[in-house]
Amino acid sequence: MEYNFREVEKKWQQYWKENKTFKTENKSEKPKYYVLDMFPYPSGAGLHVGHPLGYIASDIFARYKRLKGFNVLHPMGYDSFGLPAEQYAIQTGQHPEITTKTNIARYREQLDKIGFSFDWDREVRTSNPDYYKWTQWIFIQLFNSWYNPETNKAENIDTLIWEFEHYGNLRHPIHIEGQPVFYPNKWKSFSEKEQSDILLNYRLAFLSDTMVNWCPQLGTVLANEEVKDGVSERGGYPVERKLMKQWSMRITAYADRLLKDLDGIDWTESIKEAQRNWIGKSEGTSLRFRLTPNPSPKERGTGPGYQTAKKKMWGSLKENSRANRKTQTEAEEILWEIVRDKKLGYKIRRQHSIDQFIADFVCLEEKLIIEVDGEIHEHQQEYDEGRTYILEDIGYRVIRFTNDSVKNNIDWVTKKIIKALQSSLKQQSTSHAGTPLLWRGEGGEAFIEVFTTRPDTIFGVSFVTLAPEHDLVSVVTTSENKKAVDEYVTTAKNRSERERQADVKKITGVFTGSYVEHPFTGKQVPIWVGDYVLAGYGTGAVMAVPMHDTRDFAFANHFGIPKQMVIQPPVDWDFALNSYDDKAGKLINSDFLNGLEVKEAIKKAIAVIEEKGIGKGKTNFRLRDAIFGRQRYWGEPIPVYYENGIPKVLNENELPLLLPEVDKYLPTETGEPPLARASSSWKKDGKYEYEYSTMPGWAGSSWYYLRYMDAHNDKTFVSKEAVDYWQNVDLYIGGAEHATGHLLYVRFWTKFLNDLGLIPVIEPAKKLINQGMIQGVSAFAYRVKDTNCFISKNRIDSFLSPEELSLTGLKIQQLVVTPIHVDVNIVNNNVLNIDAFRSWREEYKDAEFILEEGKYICGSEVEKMSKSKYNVVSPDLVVQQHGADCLRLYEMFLGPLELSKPWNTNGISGVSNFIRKLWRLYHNGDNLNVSDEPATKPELKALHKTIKKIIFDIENFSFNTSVSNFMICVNELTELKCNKREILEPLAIIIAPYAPHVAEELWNQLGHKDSITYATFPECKEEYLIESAFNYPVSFNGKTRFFQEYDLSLTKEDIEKEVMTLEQTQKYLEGKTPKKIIVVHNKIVNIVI
RNA sequence: GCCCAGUUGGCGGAAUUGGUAGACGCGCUGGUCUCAAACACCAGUGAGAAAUCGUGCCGGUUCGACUCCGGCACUGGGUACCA
Repeated sequence: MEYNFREVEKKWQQYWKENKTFKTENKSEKPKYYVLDMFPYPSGAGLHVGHPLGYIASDIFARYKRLKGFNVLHPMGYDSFGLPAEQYAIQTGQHPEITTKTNIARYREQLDKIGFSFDWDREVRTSNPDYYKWTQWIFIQLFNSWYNPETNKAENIDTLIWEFEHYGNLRHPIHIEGQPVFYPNKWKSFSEKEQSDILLNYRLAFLSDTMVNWCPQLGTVLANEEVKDGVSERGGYPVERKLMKQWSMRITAYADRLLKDLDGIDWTESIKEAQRNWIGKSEGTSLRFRLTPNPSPKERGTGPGYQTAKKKMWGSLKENSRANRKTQTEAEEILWEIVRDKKLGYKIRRQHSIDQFIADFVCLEEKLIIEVDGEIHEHQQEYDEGRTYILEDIGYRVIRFTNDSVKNNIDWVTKKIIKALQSSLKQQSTSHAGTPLLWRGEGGEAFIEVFTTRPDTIFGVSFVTLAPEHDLVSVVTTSENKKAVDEYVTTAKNRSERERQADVKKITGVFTGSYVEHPFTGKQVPIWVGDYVLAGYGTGAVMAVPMHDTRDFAFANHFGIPKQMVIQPPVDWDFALNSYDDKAGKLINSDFLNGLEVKEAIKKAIAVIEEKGIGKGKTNFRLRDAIFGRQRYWGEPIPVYYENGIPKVLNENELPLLLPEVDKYLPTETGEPPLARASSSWKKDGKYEYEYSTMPGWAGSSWYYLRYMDAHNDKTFVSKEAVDYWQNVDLYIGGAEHATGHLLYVRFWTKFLNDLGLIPVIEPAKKLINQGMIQGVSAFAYRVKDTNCFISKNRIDSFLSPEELSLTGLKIQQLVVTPIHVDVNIVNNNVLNIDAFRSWREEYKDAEFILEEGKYICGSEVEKMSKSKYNVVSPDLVVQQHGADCLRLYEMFLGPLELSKPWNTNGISGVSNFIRKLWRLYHNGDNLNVSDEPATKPELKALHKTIKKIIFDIENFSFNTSVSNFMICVNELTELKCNKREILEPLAIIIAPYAPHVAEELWNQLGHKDSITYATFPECKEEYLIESAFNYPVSFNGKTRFFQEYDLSLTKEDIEKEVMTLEQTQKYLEGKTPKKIIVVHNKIVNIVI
C-alpha cells in the first residue's frame, strides 16, 4: 500500500496535541534557543500559501535545534488589535472581538494542519486584557520616564524634577532649545498645570500639538510609515497634514543608539540599511547668517502706522549700543550692580538691542524690559510711548523707573523688578503670534540659522532659503514683497501632502526682499522662501550652494540666481546639466579653504565657524517622534485620565483599563474618537475623563517576544527569571515590510526596558532573516467589449471564422478586449475550466468562448497575492491534495527563503514522489521491511554525506538545497536497495524537521515509543566519506576536456608525469610543449599551453 | 535620484575558500507496462553537424572567474526635495 498521508498526518497532529510534545519549560539543563516568527494579524481572508513560508523555515530550524539538544522556545500568537476588524465592525455592526475570535480560530486550524511545533500553551493575543494590561503598564513606565542625555539612558521623571528644583532648566544638555528658561527657585512656584506642561516636553510618552497624518476616510491619524505616496497604506485613502493634540513616543531620544547598535546584530543588510536611512543621521554644522539691515515694522508692513522712530540701519544701532554701554548714567550703574550675574535669579542684559531699539535692561527669558529714564528721555515722551507700544506689540513688557527712584529708593525698585519677573512668564504677544523675535547674539545682532552638512562650500553660497512655515518669513519680508510672499506661503501651507509629493519636481519659491550678510565675505546674500525646504528638519532654513547641491541648482536655475563654483569638479563635468555634489575634489575660490580636499575643508570650516562663534558642529536625525494615538476603537485604551486638563496616568492596580462598550464604532458627531461614545459612567473615579484615543497597532507587538517567555504571569509583564533565562530571540524570521515600523519600535522598547533595568538585553533579536514574498499568479480571461464573449489569449489577434465573429456581435473584426481576473483555482496550466467559469458567477452563466485548439487559454501575470485579484491559493487546498509534509518540503524547495517568487505548483509532484519514494525505502508492499544487518560502505557514505550537507544547509538557512540533498540521498539508497536500520533510522531523524509527520510514523514503525522530536541528530562520521581516488578533470587553458582517475596518494609531481603520458593529453597539446601544468590535489589538473 | 537585492537551460533553481557550470525537481522526447489513460519504471534532455560556444553587457586580475575588481544595462523591493 502506498503512503497514506491523510491518515498519518492526522494521527501525529493529534498525538502532538495530546502529549503536549512541544511544551517548553523555563528551566532546563539544555542550552536555550529562541526561534520567533513574525506576529500574524488574523485577517478574515485566512492564511494563503505565502504566510507559512517563514513559519515552515523557522519550524524546521526549531525542530533541528531540539534534535541538536537545545531547549527550544518556539511560540505563536496573534497581533489581534487592528484596523481591518474595526472596518468590518463599522460595516456590519459586529463587535470586532467576535470577528477577531473567528479569524483566530480559522488561523489556528490552518496552522495546525501544517504540523508546526509551536508551544500553544504560550499563545498570546494583544487584544486580551491580560496582555494589554501590560502594554498599558509599559506605557505608564514610558510616561513616567525621561531621557537623560548625560547618562544616555531613560530615567524616572523624578530625577528631572530634582534637576529642575536645583538647577532650573538651564544646564546645557537638559535645556531644550526654544523653551523658556527658568531658574531653580522658579520650579516650585509654577502651577501644577505649568509643571505638567513643562514635563511633557521630556516624558518618553507625551502629549503635544503635532502635525499629524490625518486620514478622514479612516477617521484616524496614521504614523509616517503607514502612509505611502501620500495615501494610507491600508485602503489607499488620501491623507492630509493636520495639527492635533496627540500622544507620541519620544523614539528620537534613542536615535543614536538605534543606529549604533545595528552594528552588533546579525540582521539582513537590507533591513539594517533601511533602518539607517529611516533614522537618517547627518553630521554637519549650524551656521548663523547675520540679518542686515533689519527691516522696521513699517518696512515689513506689520508695524503700527504712526511709527515715529527714525529708520535705523543695523550698523548704527549696534554702534549706539556699544557707545551706550560705555557711557552709563549713574542710575543705570546702580541698577546694573543689582541685577547682573543672575543676582535676582534671572539673566539680565543691559543696553541690548530689541527690534530696532536699545533697551537699558532686558530679561530675554521673561520678556521683560526695564527702562531707566534719564534727562534725554524726558524730552521724548511721545517717542517713548510709541516705543513701548511696539515693544509690547512684539511680546515684551516694559517697566520704567526714573533716575531718581533708582538712586533714592533702590529697594522698592528691586522689589518691583522681581515681582514683574515672576509674573511675566511666557506672556505672548497677540497681534504678532507666530513672529517671535529674532535669535540674537550677545551683541544683540539678529540671525538666520541654517543647518548644513557641507560647511566647506560656504564660499559658494548664493542665497538662503527658508521653509514657508519658518518663523522668520514674515519678519524678513519687505513691504514690497509682502503680497507675493504671503500668497506663496498660504499656497504652500495648504498644499496637501499628496500634492507636495506628486509635485516634487515643480520648483516654486519667492524672494523676500531681504538679505543676510555672508559671515566671511560680508557680501549681501538674498533670502528666498521655497517649499523644497522642510520646516521640520534642521533649522528649517538652508544655505543654498547651487553649484554643489542638486536642489539648490534647480532652484537657482529656475529663478536665475547667480552661482559660484567652489569645488574643482572632474575635467569633463558639465555644469550646464548638473551640479557637482560629490564630497570629493579640491576647494577653489574659497579664501582660507583653497586647496584643501573636501573632507579636510569640512573639518577646517567647522573649526573656523566655531572659533568665530557663528555656529557649531551638530548632528541631525531624520527620524521623527512616533505618534502613538489612534482615533479608533479596536486598540488598547491609553491608561490616562484628565484632571483639570492635566493628563495623569492610572496606578498599576487600576490596570487593565478595559476597552469600554460603545453603541457604534464611529467617531461622535463632534468628531471625537469612538471611545467618547462609552457610557457616561466610564470615568476615572466617576468624574475624570479618560483619554479617548487608543494605542496604534504596533504597541502590542513592540514587546510580545518578551511575553512569550512568561505568557501567564499576572504579577509582572515578564518575570526576571524567565527573561534572564531566555534573554532575547536567537532567530527571528519575518518579512522585510516591517523594517522601519515594527522592527524599529520593538528595538526602541527593548532599549527602554533595559534602561529601566527590567530586562537584561538591549536588542530583541540576535539574528534576523527575511522571508521573500510569495506572489500570486493572476489569470486573465479576455472579454470582448460590451459582450459576454471571451476570446482565448492567442486568438485575439488571429483571424476569426464567420461563426466566431458572430459571437462577438461585430460586423468586422475590430476587437477591443478587457482582461478580467479569473479565479486561479479554476485555471490549470493556463487552461480555463469553462464549466467552472460559467458557474463561478451569475453574470458569466451564458458566457461564450472563442477557443484555440479546443481550449480556452488564459493570460497570466505575477501580482501580489490578494483576494481582489482572485489569485489566492490557500495552503489548506495543497495540504488536502498533497499533505502537510509535501507543502512544507515544496515551499522550501521553491528556492532561497529570502527571495520573492510567484507561487505555482508545477513542481509539486516531484516532492510528492519523493515522499512516496522515501516511504518505499522502509517498506515492501504494506509491510515494514527493515534489516538489522550492518550497512555497506556505499550506504554509509550516502547517509553521512547527506548528514554533512543537511547540517551545513540548515545552519546556513539554505533549506531549498537540503530538500535536493534528501532527494539525492533517497535516490542513491533506492539504487543500492538499502533497507538497513543503521541507515534508515538516522535518515528518519535528519528528515524529521522538514517532514515531521512521515518521520514520526517511520520512527514509530521502527519500534520507537517516543516522539522523534527529542531524538538525537546523527553526527557525520568523516571516515565514511574518505575516498581513495579522485576523478580529475583535465583542462587545457582552463577548459575541461576529459577526466582521468588517480589515486589520492599520488603527489602532484606523479600526476603531472602521468597526465603527460596520456594519449588524450597529446591530442589536445597538438605537439606543443605545455608552459605550465597546475595540479590542485583532489580538485583539478590544468595544462597551460 | 539614492540605498538594497537580483539577472545562470523551456521553467524553479544548484555550484561551501576562485578549481568539472547546469546538481535536484518540473516540463519535454522516446521506450516498458496497459484495451486505453493515469500511476510507476527505464533512457535522453544548455546550444551546435562538428570544431567549439555558453552564467545580463563591456573591460580587467588569474594557470583558471557564475564567483574577485572597474564600468554599464535591465528587473524587483525600499526610500525621498532630510540640506
